[in-house]
Amino acid sequence: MSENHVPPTTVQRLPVYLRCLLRAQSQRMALINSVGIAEMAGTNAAQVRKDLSYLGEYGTRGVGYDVDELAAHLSRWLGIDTERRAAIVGFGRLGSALQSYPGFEDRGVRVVAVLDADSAKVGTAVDGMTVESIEDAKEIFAREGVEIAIITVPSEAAQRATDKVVEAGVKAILNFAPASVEVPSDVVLRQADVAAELQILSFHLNRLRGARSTR
Amino acid sequence: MSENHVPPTTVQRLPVYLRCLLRAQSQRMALINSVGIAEMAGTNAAQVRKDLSYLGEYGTRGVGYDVDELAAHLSRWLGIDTERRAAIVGFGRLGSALQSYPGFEDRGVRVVAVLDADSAKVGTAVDGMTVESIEDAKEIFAREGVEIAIITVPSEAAQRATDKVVEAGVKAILNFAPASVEVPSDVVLRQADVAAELQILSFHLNRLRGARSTR
DNA sequence: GAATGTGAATGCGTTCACAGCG
DNA sequence: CGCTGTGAACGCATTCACATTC
Repeated sequence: MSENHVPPTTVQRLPVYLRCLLRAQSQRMALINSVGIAEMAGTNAAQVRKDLSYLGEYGTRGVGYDVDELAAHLSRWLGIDTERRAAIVGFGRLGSALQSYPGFEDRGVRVVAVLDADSAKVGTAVDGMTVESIEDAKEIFAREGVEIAIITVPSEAAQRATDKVVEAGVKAILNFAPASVEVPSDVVLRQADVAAELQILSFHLNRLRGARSTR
Repeated sequence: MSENHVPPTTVQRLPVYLRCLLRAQSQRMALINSVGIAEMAGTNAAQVRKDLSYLGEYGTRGVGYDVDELAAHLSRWLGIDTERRAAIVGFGRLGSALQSYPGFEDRGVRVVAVLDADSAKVGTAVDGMTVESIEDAKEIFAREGVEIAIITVPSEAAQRATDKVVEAGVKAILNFAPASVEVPSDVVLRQADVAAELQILSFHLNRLRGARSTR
């Protein structure tokens, strides 16, 4: 049943499924079933089938899923059947690492602009691109068709940078700064806090060596 | 009631709460209530109280939470009351960006080693550290007290790198490679797939411009 | 026969609303 | 009186089990 709502937890898994399918493709598999996808993705088959059923009926009963076809459908659902264009805001170490990260192009996202507030950095040439001023965000985004902003500025500057890109019309933001930023309700924001991830791991390390209570 | 299980969703929010408390500290707040934490963290007050109640009773009814005290408790729960030591595996662009990322030290995690499989990179000096061989993981981790591995190698090498660090005794892994890696059940693994995050954003961009069905 | 797609059952997480306490 | 801490209600996500389809 192809209805018009996909649960957020399902959406989070779709990129994983697509990655697995692309891998299957590279291994010259033509067909795959829910068990196969589940194994590659690290879930269970029922989950895979339920997730995919929110999108439509892309499988063949008794057979499984056509790898190419399902990959194409997922790409379309994820909106990467035509390349998405992103801009990096904040040309520090993390920003420049992401700018040249090869894993984006392969997966439907292209970094087409790099912005910074620091006039000393503006004008720097990087990998066939030039760092531009965040003040010109609106023109740059319009010119390059940017739809996603990747914020890699220091925490103190995160809200300012966010406001600028929102003002420039961007509706999707990935924020690497460890700060809670506010966005209008029509803007989608995702937080990528690496230190928080490490703290979560650290929590689990505590649990491993003998249970501890409050103390 | 300080019982012995904290739901995973709660654990994910604890680092956010801690970050908010540190911010409150820096603003010289002595007390904060659940509403205040919720606003800073971007949740609601009931959620905050419920989450904190899994850890114990750290508030004062009619008053709120002592900022310093609660921060200290959260640090302990997150296992960062004494610094956690991490190693970066894969000295590419992302690895080197993370190696010098200032946001770790402030939040209880220190990068104390950088490893790589490429013998050309081994020996490179970086920021008072030297890139070492992944073959020596065991000795290095023992010497430096490494408990967390941050994997920043290419996808193809991710499983190999993971196996090496697991063999070296690490029980917590943050994997930036966009590949599903297998770990023994006593090892905690978290996936940090930046491209997947962008794809999730892209999905939502689709939803924004007019509903689309299967097609 | 084999594997999908899906209602129904179960389990979790969030929200509500208020009792309990400083 | 105000705010925490928490059982109970609710809603969402996962799992089960099977009818359906190729």
